[in-house]
Amino acid sequence: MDALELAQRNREILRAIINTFVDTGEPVGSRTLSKYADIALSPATIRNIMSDLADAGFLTKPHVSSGRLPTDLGYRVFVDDLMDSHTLTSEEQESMRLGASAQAAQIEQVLAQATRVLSELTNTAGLVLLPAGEQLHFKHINFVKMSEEKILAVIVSMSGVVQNRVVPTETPMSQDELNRISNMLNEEFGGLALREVRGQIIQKMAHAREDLDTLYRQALKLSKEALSESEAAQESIFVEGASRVFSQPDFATNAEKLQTLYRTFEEREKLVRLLDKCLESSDITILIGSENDFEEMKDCSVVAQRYYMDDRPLGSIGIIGPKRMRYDRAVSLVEWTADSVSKFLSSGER
Amino acid sequence: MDALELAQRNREILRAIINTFVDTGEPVGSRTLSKYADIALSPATIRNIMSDLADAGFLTKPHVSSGRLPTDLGYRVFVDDLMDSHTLTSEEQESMRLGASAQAAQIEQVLAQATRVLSELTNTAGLVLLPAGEQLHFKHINFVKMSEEKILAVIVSMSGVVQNRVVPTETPMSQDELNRISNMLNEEFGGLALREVRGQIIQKMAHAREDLDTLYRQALKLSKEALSESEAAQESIFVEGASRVFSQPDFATNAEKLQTLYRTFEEREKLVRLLDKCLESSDITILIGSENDFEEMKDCSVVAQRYYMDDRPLGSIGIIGPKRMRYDRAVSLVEWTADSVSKFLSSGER
DNA sequence: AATTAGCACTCCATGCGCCGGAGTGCCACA
DNA sequence: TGTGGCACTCCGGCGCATGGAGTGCTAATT
Repeated sequence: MDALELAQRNREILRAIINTFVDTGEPVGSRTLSKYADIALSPATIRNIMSDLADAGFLTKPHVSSGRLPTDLGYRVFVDDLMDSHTLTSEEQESMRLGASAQAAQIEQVLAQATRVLSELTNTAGLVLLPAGEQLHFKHINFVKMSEEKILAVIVSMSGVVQNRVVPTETPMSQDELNRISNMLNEEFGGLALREVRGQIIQKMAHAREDLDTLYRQALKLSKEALSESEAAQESIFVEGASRVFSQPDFATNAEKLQTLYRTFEEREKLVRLLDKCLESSDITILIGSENDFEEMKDCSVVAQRYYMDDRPLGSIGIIGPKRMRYDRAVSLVEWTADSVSKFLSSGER
Repeated sequence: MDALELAQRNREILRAIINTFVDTGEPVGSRTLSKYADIALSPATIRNIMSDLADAGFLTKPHVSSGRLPTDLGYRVFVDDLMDSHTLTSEEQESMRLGASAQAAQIEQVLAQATRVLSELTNTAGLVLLPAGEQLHFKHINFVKMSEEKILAVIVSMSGVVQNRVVPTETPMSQDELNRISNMLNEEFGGLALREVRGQIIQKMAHAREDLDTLYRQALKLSKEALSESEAAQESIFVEGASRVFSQPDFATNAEKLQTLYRTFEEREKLVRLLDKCLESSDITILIGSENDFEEMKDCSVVAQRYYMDDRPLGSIGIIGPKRMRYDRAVSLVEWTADSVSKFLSSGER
């Protein structure tokens, strides 16, 4: 029998195994399953089916005489085909009420809060990838004089992301001149993507040389520094409630796994890569176990979804938890969260 | 014999015990110690002395027939009286070279880097408490218009800390007006402590009412919002390399300790409290085991020191690690780091 | 009086064997 | 095709013996 066209009954069994395993965390045996209400088969029959499912690669057992548990592939067909979709309770929906409070003023805080709630509700770690430098659209730049040699550039994007950068300068300028420069740039570049702004600045600097007034030339120079690419990408992720993952029984007993997992979370860079991957698809992304490319995270699954502002994808938000998780709930919650965030960002509320 | 006036020989033994225990992590027995070069005594004699030290409360043993290890009190006298001061190698000093690089522009980055190096060199977690709202002195404020109802306030302190806050407003203002307001405020309040600025604003708002020009009144109102106390204190700590603590053998084997410890690190609030305490004294602060008030951290020690800008204490920087640590090295490194940071902040380099 | 050697004793860690429970795989039967 | 029965496997917990490290005490030595 082909793996993909399982008999209805087999699918039923596979689903039941996964559900109870997710529940209990113990490998499930044929006897346990036969007591399961929906299944009116003897243990022996179930054993045969289990054996078939194992041959097809959906189940394994930790040792020869133990119950079965799903493989990554098993989870995969479960998620793709077998899973009932979970409907959120109204409380769950309510927890995700965004904004309204005064401190939701900055986009980071909105995202941080959403992630925190997501983490609480799923009892896993919440992740959010912040709008990256490249995605941002220029709205406003402002310069503040810090000292004779240092100028603070405050860059505000259309989506409300604020970035601070300090740029050195040789030619001292008054705050007044800086204000004039700000005005110039804002008029000229408002609404463009940051990368375009950078491109245009470089062009203009090359083209028109001596014939421009000095203030304008300084404006270009300053903004080129301020918008330089190098410093943009870093630290663009929030993680909330990582300890929830560590206290899952799947890891808590194993000090060694705990260690490597912890280190991975601390580094962040790999988490960024994961969420970046989720950014590629407009569908919700589910990475089960080894489906992510990181050996250290082969016991974890990721569920993440893009969020938008006015139909433009800005970043992604989701969770990471043990492979053994309630995927139905995770999917619903992540979708709902991403949706809420998108609506909030796109609405006038901001 | 009084605890404080131990015979020289007993002190020698106590020091030796602590040194080897810190080295090996194993309870140390009399035979081991008698092989120690500096000590020309038979195991039996050493046993008697050990017994005395245990009676005085400096040593315990995990079970009746095992070697001895220091109590918190034992570590305390070690740190206060017995410890040789560690001289840093020139490499160690070199690692702490600050600034010079372009990205050291913002004070947070300087502190973050110092903490990272500290964590690496001591193989513990590095901590730094950032300058708190109250400590800061007003240098510059700047308003950026985000939308009709929202204004971004950028507050720069004398020490170079930059804060962003979004404040709502009912009366729309042009960027030009905002610039004028900035200028006003900067002239009027430059150099004052933030709390003073707040005080003055409230006074002025109460005093002069209708007879002032509207722009000035709006300026006061806006700045009052922007400087409001409530949002100031939060998130004022960096932690670097926490995983180093978790991988210490003292914790790594015990999954449960690992858990609670991890949760404590994630919360941060307790860490803030610890560093706050270190801020009270101008001397370096060492908290050994239960000397800190948190049950969950009774197996950890903290070594921290204030850092300054122009003789004004801004925050504190230090490490947290297992009780069993090289205190001599930790002290030297923390002192050296705090010193470097202070010098850097006070020099013109900034 | 201080130091040391000797000895009995305690406790931990390790390894081994045993056993019960849970579960499988297969065969024979309905 | 489904089911009951049975032999077999493997895990995990328990008890037990053993060796090693270390103490505490006493008696002998300096």
